[in-house]
Amino acid sequence: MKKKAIVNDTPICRVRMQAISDAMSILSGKWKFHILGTLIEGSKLGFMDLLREVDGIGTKMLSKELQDLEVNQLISRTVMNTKPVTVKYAITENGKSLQPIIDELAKWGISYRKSVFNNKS
Amino acid sequence: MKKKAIVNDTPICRVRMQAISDAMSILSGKWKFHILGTLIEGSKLGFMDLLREVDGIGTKMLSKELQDLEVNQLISRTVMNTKPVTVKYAITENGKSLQPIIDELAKWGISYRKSVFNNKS
DNA sequence: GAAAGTACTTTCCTAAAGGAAACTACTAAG
DNA sequence: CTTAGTAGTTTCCTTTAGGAAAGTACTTTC
Repeated sequence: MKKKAIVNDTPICRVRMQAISDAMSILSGKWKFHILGTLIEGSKLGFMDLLREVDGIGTKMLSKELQDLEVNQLISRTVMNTKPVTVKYAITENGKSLQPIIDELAKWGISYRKSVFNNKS
Repeated sequence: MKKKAIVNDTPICRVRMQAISDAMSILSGKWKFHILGTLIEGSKLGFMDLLREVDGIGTKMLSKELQDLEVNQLISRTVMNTKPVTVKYAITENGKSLQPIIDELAKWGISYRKSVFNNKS
């Protein structure tokens, strides 16, 4: 008689696990939270603005991540009718719904850093 | 005169960005949240238990991820004094502090899936 | 008409993540 | 003495992530 999964073998757990996988696949990578966080703080930023705000990112990654976020409707991209064409990126309502996750993540990161500092110095 | 970052150039933002990077580096990867979630639900599980509970994971990844999580004090590893040696993994207090993040992530993933379903079908 | 700015894309490359399968080592049951 | 179970490690491989640099295209300023 082989053993099978018990703890995670309930419909509720399966839905939760699926949901976490979904969220992770959309939010994975080095830059997504930084871009989203920046757009939540200061909405309506151009490509070059974001390049300056998101410390360390390059054009290729910024371009790619913005496309991913737009496809998933977390940000919007608006081409402005200006003489040198400008583009404005802004957070969407869907994107704003990530605020609690970003806040929890930042809160946890700060307290984790403190606990490491307390134990090691 | 070159433009510089404005939105993210406050001490508070820098600390938040750093905190998010810290959290991400500890929690990145395909399996960490699944393992932590499983250990929060059913504490004290063996290696083979986790292999069965965490759907799709292989021995190499499970072994590696457990080591990472132990180094960061999010889980504990206890070798039991039994005849065929067994090992029990359990969540630590530090690990339990991730519950809000996991809950928010699951909540967001569920509502995101619903919104996709509503718009596309 | 050269420089500089906006907004990207493309190419080329390296490093990290992840998976399958085999292997180690030990014990207990039949 | 063979099978099965616990607890991994090691090797080999493919895929994905990420970065640097150059190129495209168009416009305004000097």
